[in-house]
Amino acid sequence: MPPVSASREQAPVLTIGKLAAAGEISPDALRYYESEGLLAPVARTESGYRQYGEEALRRVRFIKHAQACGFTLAEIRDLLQLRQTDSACCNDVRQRAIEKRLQLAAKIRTMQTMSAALDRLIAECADSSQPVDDCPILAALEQVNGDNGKNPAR
Amino acid sequence: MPPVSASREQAPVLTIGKLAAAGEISPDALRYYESEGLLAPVARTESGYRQYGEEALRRVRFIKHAQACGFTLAEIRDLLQLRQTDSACCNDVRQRAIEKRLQLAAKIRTMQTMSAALDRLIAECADSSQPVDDCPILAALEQVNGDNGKNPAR
DNA sequence: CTAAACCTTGGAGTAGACACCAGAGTCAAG
DNA sequence: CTTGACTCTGGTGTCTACTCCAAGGTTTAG
Repeated sequence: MPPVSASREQAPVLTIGKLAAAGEISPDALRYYESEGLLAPVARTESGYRQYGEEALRRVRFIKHAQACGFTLAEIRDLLQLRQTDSACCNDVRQRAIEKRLQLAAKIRTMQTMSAALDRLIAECADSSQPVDDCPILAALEQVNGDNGKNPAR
Repeated sequence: MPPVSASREQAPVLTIGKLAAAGEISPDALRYYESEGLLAPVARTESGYRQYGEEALRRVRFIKHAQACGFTLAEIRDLLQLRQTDSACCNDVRQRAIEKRLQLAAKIRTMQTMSAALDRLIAECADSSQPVDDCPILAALEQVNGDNGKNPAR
């Protein structure tokens, strides 16, 4: 083992610009995260400059990855708070993930339904260069139902 | 044929409230559509009340159905303007629909990717009641990559 | 005639995640 | 010392599709 964790090791201190560059994010975004309670600097210089430690970079990665999984910042804050809650267990985190997956599935289904509706409209008007007055797509969109002509209501 | 379209037939005139009820939408929403150029009343009474004709109801349905297909109000306004453009043909409408379908497909893919990432995280932490300190999900979210442990980078 | 129900305009507020700006102070290099 | 790069705060703007509100005028039912 290399010499480690002797409290003499001075951890690198990052200004907001450095952290931003390292995390591939804007300083504005970091300040925003702070205002939202997701990431606070360890300290401030006398003149008020934010000072971040190395764990801040891990935090930034955490946020970005969680966002990429579809979590909102508010939800991510909850996840982070979970971590400092002694009574919380890994299962709590897992539940959040499972619920988010369900939400994603619901949105995906909605959009697939939209896409299918478009499919029908597009098929209905197979490449005609009729004037728009006769466009079956526009006509179908005016119908009372999702009824697009296949159902003559007879 | 019943007696029809003799210009004596006085078309029903709708107040905003009636149209809203018929279209299952709020009066506020109708005013908003007007401000966005999607639906204007045919006239106003002396006292300024909006008056809608029957075609307004078709217009409302159009808007709702197009929304259900994923179009934004701005895009719907474009579709409606297309209808009064003489040079426009049905193909122009069809192109809009096809492009929208592509956009939907892209979003769906994105969300499926998110969902897959969650799948991996959830699988990784198969129902453990460990304290959060050891939660593999939280740990994985801090990693540099989408690398969640399967790739020891060794 | 009156009260309830309706309508008008204008403006503010919502969610989500920042970007951008001004004006001022601070720090590092030459 | 000076210049340029960096940082600070506080505030505004963006996008979408509305909702809600207030203060007032209008219409309609009883």
